[in-house]
Amino acid sequence: MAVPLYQAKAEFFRMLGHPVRIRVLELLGEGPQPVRSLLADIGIEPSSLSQQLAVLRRAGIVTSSREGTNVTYELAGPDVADLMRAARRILTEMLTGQAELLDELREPHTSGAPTGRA
Amino acid sequence: MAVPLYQAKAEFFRMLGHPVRIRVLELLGEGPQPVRSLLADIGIEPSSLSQQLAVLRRAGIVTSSREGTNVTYELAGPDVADLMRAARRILTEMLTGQAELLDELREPHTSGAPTGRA
DNA sequence: TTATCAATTGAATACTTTTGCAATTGTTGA
DNA sequence: TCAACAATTGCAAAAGTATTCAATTGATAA
Repeated sequence: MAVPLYQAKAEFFRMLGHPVRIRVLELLGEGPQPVRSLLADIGIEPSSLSQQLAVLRRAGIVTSSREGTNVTYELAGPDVADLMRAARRILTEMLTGQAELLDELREPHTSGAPTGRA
Repeated sequence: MAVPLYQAKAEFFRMLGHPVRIRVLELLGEGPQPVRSLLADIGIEPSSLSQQLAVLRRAGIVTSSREGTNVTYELAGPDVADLMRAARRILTEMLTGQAELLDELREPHTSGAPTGRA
């Protein structure tokens, strides 16, 4: 019955692996947001957004609350923002690494002289 | 042509979202490992492991090098370990939160008195 | 060269996730 | 109560991923 930890981790990352879900988490990083405004920022079908919000809710990293006819979402905990920061750091480094590699491929015979577009 | 950042992030997380890939990254966190030993630790078909290693290689978070007839993998950078740590922290907290919620659901009328299996 | 072993690739099948439409729920104001 | 609006759910079609087996590559040693 116990889920192995590596499987829980995989599910957690998979849950993050969707552009709309990333955007939602980043918007919620700035504070609680009504669905209406997520919808305006992201610009997809309401039902698609709801589906993705449901994924985040089921995973427990966001919570929602109804105020009259609107629903507001917020991050369930502060660690989510940490994770996004860690991911950004890695991505930045990886993309930088790739850019350097590309430069090397473009100029295979340079050896230290800056090209002006480092 | 430029990939939006939120999409790059989503792809990155999706790339992490597989139990075998998580296990590989954790094993590589302890240092470089030959395929042979990953295979022994994880216990799946060689071709399945190769497929997952290929995903990690394409993403650029591991590198491989051949020594004679064996291939050794290692993490491409130290930040990957950071990310895994951040993820572990969140997961731990989330699982703890769920356990507490479960306790509350089990004993809906308690209000502070410990049950003995907190 | 050929046999052998480690690792990888290709390709078909099975599986899971995403998407978009229609139908539904919940809430407010007329 | 009924109309109107926000958000959600159900579901079928489409898109994307994983798994497996057979075929292939690369390296070594007989």
